[in-house]
Amino acid sequence: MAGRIVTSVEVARRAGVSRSAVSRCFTPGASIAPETRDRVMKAAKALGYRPNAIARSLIAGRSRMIAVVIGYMENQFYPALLDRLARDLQDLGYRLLLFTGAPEGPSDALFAEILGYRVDGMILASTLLSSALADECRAAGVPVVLVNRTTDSADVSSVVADNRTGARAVAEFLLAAGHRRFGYVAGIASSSTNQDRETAFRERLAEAGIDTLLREDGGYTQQGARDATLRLLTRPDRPDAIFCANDHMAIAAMDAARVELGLRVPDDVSIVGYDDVGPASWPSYALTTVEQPVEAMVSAAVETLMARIAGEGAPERTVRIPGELVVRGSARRPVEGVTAVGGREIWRPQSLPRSAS
Amino acid sequence: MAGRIVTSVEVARRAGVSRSAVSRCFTPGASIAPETRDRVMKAAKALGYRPNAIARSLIAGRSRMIAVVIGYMENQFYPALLDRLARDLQDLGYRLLLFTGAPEGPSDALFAEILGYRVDGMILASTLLSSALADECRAAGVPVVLVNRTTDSADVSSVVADNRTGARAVAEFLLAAGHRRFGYVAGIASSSTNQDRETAFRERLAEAGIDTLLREDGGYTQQGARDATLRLLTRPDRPDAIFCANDHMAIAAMDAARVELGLRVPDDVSIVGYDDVGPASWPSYALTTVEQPVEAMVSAAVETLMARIAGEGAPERTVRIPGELVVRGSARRPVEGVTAVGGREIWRPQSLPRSAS
DNA sequence: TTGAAAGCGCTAACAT
DNA sequence: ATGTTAGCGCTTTCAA
Repeated sequence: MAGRIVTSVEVARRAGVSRSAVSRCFTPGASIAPETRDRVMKAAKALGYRPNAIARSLIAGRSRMIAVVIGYMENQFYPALLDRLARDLQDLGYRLLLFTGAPEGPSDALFAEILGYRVDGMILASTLLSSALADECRAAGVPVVLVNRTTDSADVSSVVADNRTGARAVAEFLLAAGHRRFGYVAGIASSSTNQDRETAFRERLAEAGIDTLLREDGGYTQQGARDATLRLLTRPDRPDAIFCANDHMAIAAMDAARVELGLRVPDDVSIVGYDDVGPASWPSYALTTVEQPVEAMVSAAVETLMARIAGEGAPERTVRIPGELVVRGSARRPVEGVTAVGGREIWRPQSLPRSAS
Repeated sequence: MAGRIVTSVEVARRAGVSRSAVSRCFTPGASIAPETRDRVMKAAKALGYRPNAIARSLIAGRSRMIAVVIGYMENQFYPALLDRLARDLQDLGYRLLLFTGAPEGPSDALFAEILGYRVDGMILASTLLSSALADECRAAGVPVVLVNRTTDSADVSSVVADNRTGARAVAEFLLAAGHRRFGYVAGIASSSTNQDRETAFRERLAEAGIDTLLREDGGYTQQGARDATLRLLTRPDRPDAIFCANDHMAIAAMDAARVELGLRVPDDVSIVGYDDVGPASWPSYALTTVEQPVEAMVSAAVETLMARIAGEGAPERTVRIPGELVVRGSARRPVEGVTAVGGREIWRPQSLPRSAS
């Protein structure tokens, strides 16, 4: 007799009360006599009764479930994000319904399913959201927050790193170290994150009078980044500094340069990434990178989502989280501007002498 | 007017049919006239109607949700596992409810929540399951499958790698390469995975007449592994081969040896891991390791779970998935026994000359 | 404080 | 093929 579902009626019968009384025992703040409560709880325990969350959801009209869609997991940033998300949501009494979609975003079928579950909200990480789907969410009254992506049509909330500022800092850092020939290993070109990082990097270089940026597509994959790096570094005019759109690719770039090409990093070529994922700090890579603070991003995402769940009034907004440029060993260090803060070394752009540009 | 919930009555009214007719349109295999169906579907689309999965679950008595509890995400093996799990479950029409618990297993409160959602099944990865909780699951009729852990009380299904065979292979491999002084960096001692790997490794060594195994606790964390490795390698009688309970720790061990101690790997010390996670194949590590085939493990886990969901008859079982010893550069190579298979080199224990032991 | 009654949105007999 | 009726397990007015 596995799976006998114990209902509140059975508990009620056993405790000699009504179903309502049982219900009240499991409703925080309901008025129930302590003595009745004891009897009910005892009966519940004996029977192994738990209120059915499904039935509860049906009445409440909200499921206390949040759908989370993640594009891909290989890049360590996403598991880290997911981990914090799960914890934060758990702490707030929400359940996390996980979907793995393609980076292009959830398919229509997937989307229909998600909406069918009447989730209270939706978090999309590393995926695009077509405006058609965004509209459907709005119509269904399901708040959405994008993480690590923005949309142009600014009517959907999102939380991103301050990618432009970060990428500019990388440019300044590299310039200050004396680099003049630059390469960029791009992520998926249509992603806002790549666009922001690439554009800002290029802009800052241009401000310094450097208009040539060798660009190769890495597509956010390690294989792609390896190939891109190889193409970059076997050119006659090979760059002496490469900025990769994220750490995941920067690691592959380092391996391509060091192991496949026999180059020394940073002596022959400086490599800088973005995100500061776990492996970036592994001594064998010691990647210089811009951090993308997972905790802060998750907090902001959850906060934004909760605000929109709670009230109709909460407006859509884009939150930009700043991150430090963490200096390690994969890029040549400028003479000045690197300071030790809290056990790690960071680069403060403002301390860069004007003359550097 | 965000969030207006569109019910089947409204669709019915608009299409001029009954609620049942609407329901039948969304029930595969129900008998409905094509013409009616069209009218209903049109109305549904116009109103933005989707059947409420919650209500459906309430009737069906099953939620088509599977709870997945993962102990920690830092170790790349778990994100990889989760990713496949999400896909496989999605393909079968199940939703994945994610919980992040401590390695000691889900807390009672968490457990109550999970059960409250009337999940159809439960997958626990890298967590322990107390027999009390196992009993609750049985009582509630919720099938459970452990992944990457087993319990002694063999009344709960589990899927694990063939850890004993794998660990024996590591011992033979290292012996064949001429090693005689061994170290072991342990995971959490109480985990079945660590126990199996450690015991089998030690046993095989003993069979070769080697009774000394230097052991340090790494606790499955990189910090722990680093410290353990440092202790191991700064002893006067330091080992010339170290087996780490998993890749996650082996990577930290390599860094400790090479970067902190200036040792050469594998010239000064061989390091072998377990799992074959992504970073193991990164050229900077090129970790020799035993694979723990994620796909196969997930398939087995899902299959086992589905069997138990489908029928009462399906027995609890423990599935052991074999994995190859993948030879890369972090350990000295034996003269014989390494063969290239499908783009990688693997070690076949059976080709080890008897004399080696 | 407690119980009776109504109903959340849907599907599954049972009629027709 | 379609509509009617009942009810999944629970919470929540409303009375008492």
